[in-house]
Amino acid sequence: MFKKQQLTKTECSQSMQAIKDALQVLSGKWKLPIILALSDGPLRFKELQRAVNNITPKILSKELKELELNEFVERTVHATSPVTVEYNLTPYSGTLEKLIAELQSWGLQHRQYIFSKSKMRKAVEA
Amino acid sequence: MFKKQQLTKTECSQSMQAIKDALQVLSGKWKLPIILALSDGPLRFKELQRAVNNITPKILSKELKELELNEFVERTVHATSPVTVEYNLTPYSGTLEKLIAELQSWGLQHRQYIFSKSKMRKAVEA
DNA sequence: CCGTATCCGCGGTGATACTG
DNA sequence: CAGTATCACCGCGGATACGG
Repeated sequence: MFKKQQLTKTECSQSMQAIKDALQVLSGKWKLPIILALSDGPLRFKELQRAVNNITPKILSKELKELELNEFVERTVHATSPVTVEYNLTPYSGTLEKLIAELQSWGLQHRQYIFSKSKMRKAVEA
Repeated sequence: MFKKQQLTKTECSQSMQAIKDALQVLSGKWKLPIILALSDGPLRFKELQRAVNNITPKILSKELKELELNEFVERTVHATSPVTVEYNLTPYSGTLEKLIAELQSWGLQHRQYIFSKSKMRKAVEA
């Protein structure tokens, strides 16, 4: 269905691994909202907290670390007193654009598809 | 960064919803492996269990129900004795192809990107 | 202000046993 | 064979409080 040519076990598991990598990067409640919040410009920790539905600092911290590891977000410390920390998107985060667009358009059409199906069913029942 | 034009709150949350829909459909340990297993042809319940790393029947059942709801998988009962049940992919599941391809290629390039970064860091440390 | 530490409840997953 | 029921566990995520 998806691949007409036969794949070796190794090729297949590599492909699965790549897909899992990609999903892991975006899945979870918070990563996309954080990225979106930062897409309008850099924010400080507390500002991010407020921007993203009052996420708990523990979780925000964890999410930001993951986003840093994946090089989507850059953390810069300003030696003011008290210290302030700014988070901003890296240029590399732009590589997500196509993927996100694809997710968005598929999700949209899928919602409409499922919706129209359930309407049909209701019409038949009536 | 991602959208140059300003979006209204409603448009934005609709877009987020679509993305979440798409992610939910594919996220989790099992959905992709199941779809992949079925992509070579229909399988029965027990065969699927074996094909997908000995997934527990409870979980497999739950996952299959979700995949049915989303119309990726079709369930057909054969009135043999004892009954046998076949699961197979629907044509609609083909709409995932582009999305999966995108996930796969992005995941691959990302892994290479992160890997090359960590090599660079090691080289600098040495 | 920027986080970390501690505690805790809940959901999801797995093991096992069981019914039709 | 196909699927469900029961139980137990673990880890995520939230609330709250605290340290640098």
